[in-house]
Amino acid sequence: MKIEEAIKQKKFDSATQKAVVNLMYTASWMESMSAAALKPHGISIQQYNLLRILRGQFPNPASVGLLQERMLDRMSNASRLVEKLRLKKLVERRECPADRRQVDVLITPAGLELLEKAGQRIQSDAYAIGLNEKEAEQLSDLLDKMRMPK
Amino acid sequence: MKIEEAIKQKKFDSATQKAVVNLMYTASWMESMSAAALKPHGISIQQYNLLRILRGQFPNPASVGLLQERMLDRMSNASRLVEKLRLKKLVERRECPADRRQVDVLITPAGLELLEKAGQRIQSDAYAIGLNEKEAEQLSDLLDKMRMPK
DNA sequence: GTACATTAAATGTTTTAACGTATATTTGCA
DNA sequence: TGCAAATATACGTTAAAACATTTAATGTAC
Repeated sequence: MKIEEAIKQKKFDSATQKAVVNLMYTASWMESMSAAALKPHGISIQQYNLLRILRGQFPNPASVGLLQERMLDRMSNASRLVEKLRLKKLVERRECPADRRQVDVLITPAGLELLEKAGQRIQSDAYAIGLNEKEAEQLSDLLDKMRMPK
Repeated sequence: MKIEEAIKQKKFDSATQKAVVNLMYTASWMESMSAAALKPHGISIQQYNLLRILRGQFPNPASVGLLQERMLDRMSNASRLVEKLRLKKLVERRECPADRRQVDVLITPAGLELLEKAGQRIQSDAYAIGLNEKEAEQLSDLLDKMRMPK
């Protein structure tokens, strides 16, 4: 469905404005899809993304600061997220020997396993989007360009 | 900055996955920009969007259900948002004469004025994105397509 | 070495959102 | 008419976000 129908707005001031609205709308749509796919696994999107970052580092640990830096949505409280995951035994916390202000966060085997299962589901549900690889590449390029100052 | 640099992830499983991550990242970026532009006016993005819908209807009123339907992010509680705007005297609520379950919501002159001022700012700040009109149109088309089942 | 600034993370507080459910009104129909 | 089902909205509760502050560790200038 085109964005005009989706939000029942016939006209936009400009293509730019339409694209911005469409971006927000599509992101929100994508988020609902992902959240639904993750729900059976008992974690939120943010927690899922955080686990993915940790898997990217594995078997090295990540500091809370690194996590914060790489999260898709800038978050004030990565430390609280880590704590939630720790309570679920999906991550482990260790005092960093090199700098005791830091905390080493490491994904556990259980965390890797959950990521594996949830990943399959998310891929089949949420990422089953209507674009082929070439179009996906185009979209990504336009988004990159969009974030550059005019 | 390309998404790979932005989140310091060198490789993605597929172009599709990269596009999805890029979408979420860009939407979050856009949201920060908009929120910052709106902050001086004391309203949130959601409130801004809701006012825009009301302006679209003006001088006709809108029901809470209509607002909910058209909001960019699916929201359970449009009624609470309306109440917040009412407290700021940016909208008015009236019992709908035709159907007393409904509430007619109408933007006030103060609301229209705020929208005018905030709109200028948001346009100069947030919508100053790195795409020309043709590219914006392409982006919008890809987003529309993305939301269609494969 | 002491004083001062900086950094990493955690915590407290206030606001905002999500989710389910309740209430009131209207509608369709036996 | 009377009653079940549908609809529009509100609300209570719980969870999450935003923002500011605090604590502890480290680095640096003198």
